[in-house]
Amino acid sequence: MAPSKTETKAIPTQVKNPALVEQRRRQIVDAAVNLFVQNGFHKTTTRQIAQSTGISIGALYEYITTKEDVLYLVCDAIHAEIERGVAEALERSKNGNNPLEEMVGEYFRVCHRMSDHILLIYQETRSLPGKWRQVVLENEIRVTGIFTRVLAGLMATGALPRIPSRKLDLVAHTTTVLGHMWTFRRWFLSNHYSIDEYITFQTRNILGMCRESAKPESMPP
Amino acid sequence: MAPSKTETKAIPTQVKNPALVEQRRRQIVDAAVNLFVQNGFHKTTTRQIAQSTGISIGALYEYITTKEDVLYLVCDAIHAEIERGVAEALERSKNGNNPLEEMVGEYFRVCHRMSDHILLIYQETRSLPGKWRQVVLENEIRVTGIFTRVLAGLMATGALPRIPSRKLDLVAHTTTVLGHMWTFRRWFLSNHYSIDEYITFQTRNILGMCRESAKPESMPP
DNA sequence: ATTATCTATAGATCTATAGATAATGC
DNA sequence: ATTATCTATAGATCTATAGATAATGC
Repeated sequence: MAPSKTETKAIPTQVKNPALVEQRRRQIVDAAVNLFVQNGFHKTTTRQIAQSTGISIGALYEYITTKEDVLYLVCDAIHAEIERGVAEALERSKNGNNPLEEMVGEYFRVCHRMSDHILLIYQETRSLPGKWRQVVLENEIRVTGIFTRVLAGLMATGALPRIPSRKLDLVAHTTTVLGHMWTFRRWFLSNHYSIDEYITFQTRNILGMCRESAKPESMPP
Repeated sequence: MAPSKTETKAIPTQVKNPALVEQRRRQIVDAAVNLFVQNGFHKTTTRQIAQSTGISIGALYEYITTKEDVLYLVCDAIHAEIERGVAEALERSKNGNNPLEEMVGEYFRVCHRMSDHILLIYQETRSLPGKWRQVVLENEIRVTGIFTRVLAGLMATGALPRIPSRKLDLVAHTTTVLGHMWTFRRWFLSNHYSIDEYITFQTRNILGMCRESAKPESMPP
């Protein structure tokens, strides 16, 4: 799983070699992500994390200072991967005929692929110390911000009617959440619909939402 | 918090007097709900629950057999309260001019009022033993089913155009989730919008979604 | 010498129960 | 006698660290 730029700075370590810290933390995250997805954060022990990483419990604590540090590293790595996926989607969709539809579709596929990880963030963000919970929420806003900019770009070219910025944010947040919905309602949705059906359905809704939000009378100041 | 009909049967107890069991469990749930909301399920100890309930740890274990039992009782009580709120909303909205709008609005207000509790269910359902996780998911479907029936009723009277049942379910689930969205994106939404603004915005989207889903070509078989 | 790692364990929990005690009704 | 409750604690963890050991480079 991809590490983000900032994580190395944020969490103190006893180990001097930065390259080694990065490598070991990547190993730790890879091991921990699976354990957390399978058993949850609280039921996973630091010993399990160490064992699954292939290092001793003592060594583990050279790279982190508390168990919550591992959770933060994991959440951060997940967001980094989501952002990477969405950024790629953005590039590809730019050249298409229907940038918004393609962007939404690609984003939903990222959510589909990262289902377990997105679910983990919904479930365990609260277990983070306040300081890092903040960071996770900022990451969440950053992903939503990508949609805001896509929409703003389309409005600038006239491909989309003008939406007041207040409502634009709501459209972007709703779009983000409709992607997440596929992950936390998977227990129902995936039993009844394919991801493609779901994408078709929600893409239409999102387009409808844009049209509706562009009507000036719809929300008085 | 309101107990549901089935909970007394589901969880074994050492205590013979059913009325006492119901009373004590209500006390336990009331105490536990607040502790879980504040500190999460795993960080709350059975001792804290006992103390906050006003009974001894020994007495607590006469009414439950594992800590997870308390979580189940809590989730069940939350769903019972949500269902009560939604059922009341249903009654009131029936007599109005715009049943769907009013129903959605009332439902969103229930979500607003029960924010902490809905969030708790999102976070801790996974901590339940499989058997009870099933029950919680069935409760979730039951709430969604209320929307399905409201929509079906309106289609029957012609107040709403015909939506194929496959898509109707998606509309109902999406509506449910848009209510939940207010709770788990509260950290952003409530800082920028009032609940009324949010309701206005999403109600329009839901109506748009209904119109869109009624168009026959929108999802081939 | 310095850095990284390991083993062993201190210290602090926390769940669940056993066995004693009090309260209630025959 | 039966039912409900309490106190005290067994037993099982689990996090985090101290101190020993191995590996690396001057």
